[in-house]
Amino acid sequence: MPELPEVEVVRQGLSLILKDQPLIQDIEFYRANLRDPMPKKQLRLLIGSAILAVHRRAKYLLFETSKGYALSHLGMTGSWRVSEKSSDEKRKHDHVALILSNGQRLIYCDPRRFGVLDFASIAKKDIHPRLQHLGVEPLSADFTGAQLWSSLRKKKCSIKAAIMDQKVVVGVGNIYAAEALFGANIHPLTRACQVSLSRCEKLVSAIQQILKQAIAAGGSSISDFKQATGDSGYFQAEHRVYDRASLPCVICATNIRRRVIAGRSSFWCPQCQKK
DNA sequence: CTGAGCACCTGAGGGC
DNA sequence: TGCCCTCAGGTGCTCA
Repeated sequence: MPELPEVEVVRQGLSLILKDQPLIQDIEFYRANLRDPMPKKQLRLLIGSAILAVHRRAKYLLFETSKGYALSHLGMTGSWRVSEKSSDEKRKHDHVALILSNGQRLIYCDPRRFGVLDFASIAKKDIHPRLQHLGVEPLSADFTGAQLWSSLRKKKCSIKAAIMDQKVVVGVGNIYAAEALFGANIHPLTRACQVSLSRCEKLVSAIQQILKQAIAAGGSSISDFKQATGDSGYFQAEHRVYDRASLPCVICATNIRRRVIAGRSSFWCPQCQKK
């Protein structure tokens, strides 16, 4: 489900819902672990404090309180939803609920359990093990063609694997990597170190454009993605290559190709995208 | 060090 | 209807 646009849309929805800064009255755990064990003791330190803001770093959400952060990653199928008092039933894959002082419950559901719920102290947020090796934010001023080009100098992997590498640039996953490479007319199998500075500039623009458009459209709702508000996203209708194998390219009508690259399904137009 | 491959887990959808 | 197979938005491990 979640690449940067989907996580950002969830963050925006949660921010709106939590704008009155409710207190965390209690935390209920319905199981001990997701991908990793949840640090229940540390997370319980947050009980009694208010949720001051919801931040995003890469594909992580950070619930800020005066006593520390709850750090959440949605994996492939994670979702946060807000339920009013007893208005909806517990679902099969609900794993954690934050009980809030305004009567709402903030519930984390994740069928595949690839997600993460962790704790970060105020002081150590930026050096938390899950955050400290992350690369540049793609929508920040630090992400430029020259910066990307420089970080690819020694990379012999494909450009698609490189832009999905969270140490190079964060937030770009399988869908948006395919869409951005199409937008920049770059073949996904091009070696990262062979992409010229001018094509890096074009790629940075394409990544930023696709991410911004996807956020504006509420993200891509493939299978079950839902915003925190329960609404679907609409960007999947705008996909130009992702999941369009054998369909005609929207630009030149050549059939879109599919092949597994670095373990992930990859899609491109052999006419529009060149090495 | 890098990069490829696979494991982690559940559910949906297609073929028979 | 049901069984078996493949595939899915991510990440992190092992191994060469």
